[in-house]
Amino acid sequence: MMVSLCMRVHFIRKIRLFRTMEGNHGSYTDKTRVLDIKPLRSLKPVFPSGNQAPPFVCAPPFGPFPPGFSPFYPFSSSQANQHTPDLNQAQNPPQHHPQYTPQHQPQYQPPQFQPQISSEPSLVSPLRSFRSPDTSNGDVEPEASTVKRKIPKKRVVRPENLNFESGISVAERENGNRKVVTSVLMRFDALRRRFSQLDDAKEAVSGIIKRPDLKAGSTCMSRGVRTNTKKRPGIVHGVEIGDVFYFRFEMCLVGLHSPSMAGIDYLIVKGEKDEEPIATSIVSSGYYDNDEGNPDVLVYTGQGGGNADKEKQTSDQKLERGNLALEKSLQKNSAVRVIRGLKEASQSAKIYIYDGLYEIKESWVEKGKLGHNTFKYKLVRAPGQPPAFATWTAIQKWKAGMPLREGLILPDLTSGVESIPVSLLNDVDNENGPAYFTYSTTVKYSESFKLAQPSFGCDCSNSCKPGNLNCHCIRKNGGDFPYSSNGVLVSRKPMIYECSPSCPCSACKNKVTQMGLKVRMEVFKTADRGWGLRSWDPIRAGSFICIYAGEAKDKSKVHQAMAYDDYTFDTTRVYTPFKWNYEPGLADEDASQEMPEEPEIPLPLIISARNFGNVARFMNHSCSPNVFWQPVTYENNGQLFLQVAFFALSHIPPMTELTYDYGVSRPSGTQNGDTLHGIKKCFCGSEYCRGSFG
DNA sequence: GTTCTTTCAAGTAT
DNA sequence: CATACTTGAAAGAA
Repeated sequence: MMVSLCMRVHFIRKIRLFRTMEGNHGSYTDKTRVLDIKPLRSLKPVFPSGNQAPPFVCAPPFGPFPPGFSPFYPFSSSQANQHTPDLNQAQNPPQHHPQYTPQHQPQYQPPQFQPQISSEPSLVSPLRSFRSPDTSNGDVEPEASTVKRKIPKKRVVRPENLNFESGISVAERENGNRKVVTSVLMRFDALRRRFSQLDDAKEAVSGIIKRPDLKAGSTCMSRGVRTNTKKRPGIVHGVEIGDVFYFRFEMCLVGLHSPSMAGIDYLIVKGEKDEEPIATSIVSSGYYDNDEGNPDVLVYTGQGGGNADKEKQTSDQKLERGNLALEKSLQKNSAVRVIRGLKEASQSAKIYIYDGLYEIKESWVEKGKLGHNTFKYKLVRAPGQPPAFATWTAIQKWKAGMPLREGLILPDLTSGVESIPVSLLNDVDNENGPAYFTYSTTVKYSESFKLAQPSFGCDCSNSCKPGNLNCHCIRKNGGDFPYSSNGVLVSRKPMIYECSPSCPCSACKNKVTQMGLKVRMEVFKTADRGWGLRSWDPIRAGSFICIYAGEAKDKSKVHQAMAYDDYTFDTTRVYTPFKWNYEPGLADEDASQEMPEEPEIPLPLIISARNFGNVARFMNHSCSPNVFWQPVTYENNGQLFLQVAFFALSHIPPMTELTYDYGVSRPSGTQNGDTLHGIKKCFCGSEYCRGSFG
């Protein structure tokens, strides 16, 4: 079932890198009582334009894949899946000190560099056509019918999908674990992003995708991409307190809360004579249920009465269904899972945080706004659970600037260079801050980094439209628009081509990594790994986090000793391959069509952030990371910028440390078959820790 | 660019 | 095996 990813077309590009634009002109004020961090004042041009440079080269695809690596990770069956990330280490303390296991080490074929012949990727592969699964019933819809085509409830299994296997065993489907939960969530979101991309491109003419989340969710349901189907009160295996969700369907698929719409989930318990419902979980909408002040208390409103919106209630609620189940849970002292729905004022997206188990303390009936009876239930959080919703409420207060946090060293270590502040905090020991460096948001290219031949942007007016194959920038991306309308990366690719500052499309959605930070982050002192980076905001899978700023060099032109230090990003390291994109078989696309993902860098690039850098220099390594890097280029005034951009691998809860795979250096003289060891001992604490990195 | 309003969905219990 | 129950998410309007 392994399909070689090597069957890809090699595109040869000329890439020309040029100096960064003039940096931000921040002024250094004496905010720093203990730390001497200066904003970047200016970045001088490093080399002039118009240099003749040697013809440029291009990396062929990575591969072949090492033995033991499943190219369908994390979509493969769990047996073949040795590297499933543990994506929530904050909730998951290290169980043991990890041992290095050489069989996990990929045998790596280094990229070969070839001279280049053409100036642009010549491809324009047509958009993969989407076909609705319900078109095979043979019925011809009248053309002038009510426009909308309904998707029938019964799926018609298409021949090419008959052999699709979810890779999840019957036992794992009934009772999950962290690995399966993670895999299900990633597969769902990859599929949802793809449907969303097709929808954006208006490609789904034959089957309108109104709700990519529902479409992806029902596909996963029907194909067995789900877990914890055995309903039970209490903990759900593999779901951890603090986990964040962006869609109701995500909670259905992992068995945290099965109703796709209703707020109360319950289970019928069969006694000797009677049957009684008990509640298993509730989703608080966050609109009516907030108990001001105490995040451990929730007053929840029952269901029914005509309309969930209490302003439009038409009748009394009855003690049945969910309301009855909550009442029975109160009588039996049965704990209920609580998922807090949150709507941030600044962002329109609603999110859900799993806040653990609550006990129902009392229930009563009160009149709603229109005089109808409504049930109320007071729930109190069970003690001894790690904070989740409480963390979120604390962050809202920090954002309002009210309580001064213990250990806060600087409110903004960038001194205004970033558009959002990045705080610096140490509540672990007495260290006053990281060693001196200059905060810079840009990459500056060294003298050795000369590239020939101009590249061209697009000529779209105002904004580039997904699906517009006349747009040169979209064509460079193979015909697909790389980002959703909300800025989320759809697929991991060997290279992403963004529109540039000099493209005429001013409000273009194809400019993401050049727009600076979007999530509120902080640099903090870790217990055992120096300084680290984490986010106040929850981060949705595929969201842009930051680029790796610093001084870029061509590794082949610098001394080996200079290439390695604590603040170096090196694209030539050996990185554990992984799969992040959707499975074509699930998306009703040709399952044999492989999508290359592993980075293709046109030269051995290293970026040093020792003297100049941004928040990325503080991100630590993990063998089970929650962030991945992705090469991005964009053109400006005939030159091409090459950058390393970081995106969220999965949904990341607030205050969870951000980590990526540092890879392992290949010392000179090693052969492809040699076992590679990193030069640093790893303390990531992951179950799948390789023991070393760097 | 934001915020309110309207629309139309899916799984599960019954 | 239909059908009722539940409310979110996104598109469109203001």
